[in-house]
Amino acid sequence: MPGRKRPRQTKRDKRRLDIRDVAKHARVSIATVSRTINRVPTVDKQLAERVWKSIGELNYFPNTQARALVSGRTRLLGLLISEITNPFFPELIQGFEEIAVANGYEILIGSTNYDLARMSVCIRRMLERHVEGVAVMTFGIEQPLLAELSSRDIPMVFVDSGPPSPLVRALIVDYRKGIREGVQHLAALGHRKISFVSGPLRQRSSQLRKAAFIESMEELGIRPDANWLIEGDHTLEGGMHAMELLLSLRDLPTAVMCSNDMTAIGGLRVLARAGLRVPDDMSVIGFDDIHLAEFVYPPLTTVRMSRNDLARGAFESLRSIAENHAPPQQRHWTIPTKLIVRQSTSYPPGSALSGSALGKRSNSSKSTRASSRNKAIKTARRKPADD
Amino acid sequence: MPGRKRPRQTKRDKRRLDIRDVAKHARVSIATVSRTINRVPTVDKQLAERVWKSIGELNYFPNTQARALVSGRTRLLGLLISEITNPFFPELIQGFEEIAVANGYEILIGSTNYDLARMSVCIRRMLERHVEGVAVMTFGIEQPLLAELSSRDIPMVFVDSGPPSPLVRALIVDYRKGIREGVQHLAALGHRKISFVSGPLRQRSSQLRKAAFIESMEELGIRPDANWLIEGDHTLEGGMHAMELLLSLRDLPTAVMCSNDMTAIGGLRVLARAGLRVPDDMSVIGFDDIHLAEFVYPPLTTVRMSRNDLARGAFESLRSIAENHAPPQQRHWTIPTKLIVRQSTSYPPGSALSGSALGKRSNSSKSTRASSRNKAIKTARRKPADD
DNA sequence: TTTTCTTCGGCAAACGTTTACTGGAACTTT
DNA sequence: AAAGTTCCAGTAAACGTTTGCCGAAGAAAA
Repeated sequence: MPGRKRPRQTKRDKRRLDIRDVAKHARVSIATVSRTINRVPTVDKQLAERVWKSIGELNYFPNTQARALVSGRTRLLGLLISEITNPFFPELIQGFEEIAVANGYEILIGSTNYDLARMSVCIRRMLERHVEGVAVMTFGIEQPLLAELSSRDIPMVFVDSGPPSPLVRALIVDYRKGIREGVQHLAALGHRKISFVSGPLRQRSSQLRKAAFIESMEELGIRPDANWLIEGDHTLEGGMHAMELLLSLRDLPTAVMCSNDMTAIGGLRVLARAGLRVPDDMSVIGFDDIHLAEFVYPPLTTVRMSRNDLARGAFESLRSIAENHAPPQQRHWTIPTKLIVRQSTSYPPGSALSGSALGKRSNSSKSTRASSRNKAIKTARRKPADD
Repeated sequence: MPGRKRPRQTKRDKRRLDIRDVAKHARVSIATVSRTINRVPTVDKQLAERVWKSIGELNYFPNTQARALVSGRTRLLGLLISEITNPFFPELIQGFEEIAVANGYEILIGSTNYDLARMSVCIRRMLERHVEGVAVMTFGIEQPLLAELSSRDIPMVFVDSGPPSPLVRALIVDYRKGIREGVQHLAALGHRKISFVSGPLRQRSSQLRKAAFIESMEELGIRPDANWLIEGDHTLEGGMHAMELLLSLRDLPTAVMCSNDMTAIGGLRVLARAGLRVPDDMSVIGFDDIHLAEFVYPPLTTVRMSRNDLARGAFESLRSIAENHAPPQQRHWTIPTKLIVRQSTSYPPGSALSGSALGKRSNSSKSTRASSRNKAIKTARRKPADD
């Protein structure tokens, strides 16, 4: 059987640059090249230098798939978000990408669009590509996840939810602090009639924000009117609907706090359309401090939750599990929040201070705050959606 | 030398599910399993069925790295964008991700942030992961790209720029049509004093948009005032600056056309802050039709360039090269544009029609359009940045 | 000098697929 | 019936790395 061993003809004539080419060029074995690249400390200084030089001259870089195949490390991280169209997420992605790339990782993004089927596709994609960990930034723990990923021992990090497994970490956002600051800021300005537009309440994070609001109010001895507690959906449209609902009420609040900035911005639009001025007629506070918040009119007072903190926390958690850095590591990572005061908040209309305070800002109308407000509200009610 | 052949001890005791496991379970060879999975038509119906059944029962899926390593096909596509923070891009990403995933591809996103060093890092990342093609949606052909990617025979697709190589395709956006519609819309309303805020002129796409504007104007016999041709940078802040600049002019235009929506939205903010009403005092048109455009106040009249068309065009181009579908394929892919009229455009102030037309929309002020406009402009000039 | 450690480069075995060949069985053709 | 053909499942050679093991060379100990 001599014909057997005939080397099988290779299909590609134009081979890519190979670790063997580098080895030949540097006059060492491929093992040494590999060890040099991976910075194994036992390689001789001189040899290493020669190898690096060859690598540079040949402009070689290792094949990621081959590497991953044998080492079992793909250096791939999954990032699961709810919708990339919501400005909050691109900012998060940016931060995550930056830190991941700086550490030699690549990221795989999956948008679930709040849809379980899509989510399951995302999980599958990540499983197939053998991610080393998944950051679930979807603000709601969906169960199928845990099953599929956990069963394959994939590290995960969630927002707002505890670690039921040693391979899971949690990012704990300190909603309380920021929201409390917001409520106290409003109270200090004289507001007592404060509304809260929450996110979708099936999300744990929405519940927590709402709870923090109610708690902060009660701390001040204010019991928020149930009519002023509205469930939104964290979208612009949702914010618009919520504000329309609010404006249709007989008894209006003087300030609205929103569970995220998009909601607040939607509210701002409806207020503008209805002829109500912010903050003269109504104060508005958002949450997140997305980039846009600074550029709406008026610039939005909001609670900042840093996307970079979130990104860094997620990355470090994942890495610490994947690379086995300190196994009994802290299982939580706290994300601070902080009130950023801009110009969407001021004294409530009709307050003793409001006239003078507001006077500085706008002086084109001679009617009093209160009367102009009432007039605008009446107008808004008469034609709620004229455009 | 008998000790030689002792099977080397494998490091992982808990192996992942393997093609061999499936083969054993289905009582066929691994080759048959592989062929079944890849839908090679020569496998026997019965066997194939048995294999699929085993795959299902075991919940097996192939290892992407191993696959890529031997087949040379990573099923990875690079998507190069300028900044993920600009709402235009997430919408593009969404479309691209959707179509790519539907076709079994994965995408690698790289944001250049208009920075050449970052761009080069992105290219490197894509090279290392062996993408099968790169969609360069950065709206400006940067040279280092062509060098590195072309030299490695990576297919590419650009926006607005011809194919210098058989591995490059171009997405040709029909700026002319949409912009012409915009200009004619304004002209029909009676505007003659129209400003254009362009994007950064080092980008070819910005130049094309501007050229289309000028051409459309000249077609109507209007020669735009050089003072009204402003170079922006396609950001919100840039739009604000541009509008401030415009408002500081002695002779103001009655309408502003912007090279993208973010610029227009920035302009809207400045106008609102200055007390000028849109469209009563000034008409504004954007470009892109990003999601947000519909939700600003007033809803923005804009030229739609579909992100989905762009995404689909980019993907199909790349795939046709990578998979060698029809080598002498069309080298271009045309993206249509179309004017979407919303409420940021109306008759110019002071026009015979403007009073009655505007009356429908707002009736709180009794002064004429023209006088209120002048007053507001004076105010805006006096304190250009009071907040 | 001889023996025992150390060090550190090289050899070659994985890693989990794809796919060029091979060869047996079932058909066709002569 | 013999000789081709065709069809298709199986065998094993890549793919480009990492890394366990081995052994040569030098250092240290005896």
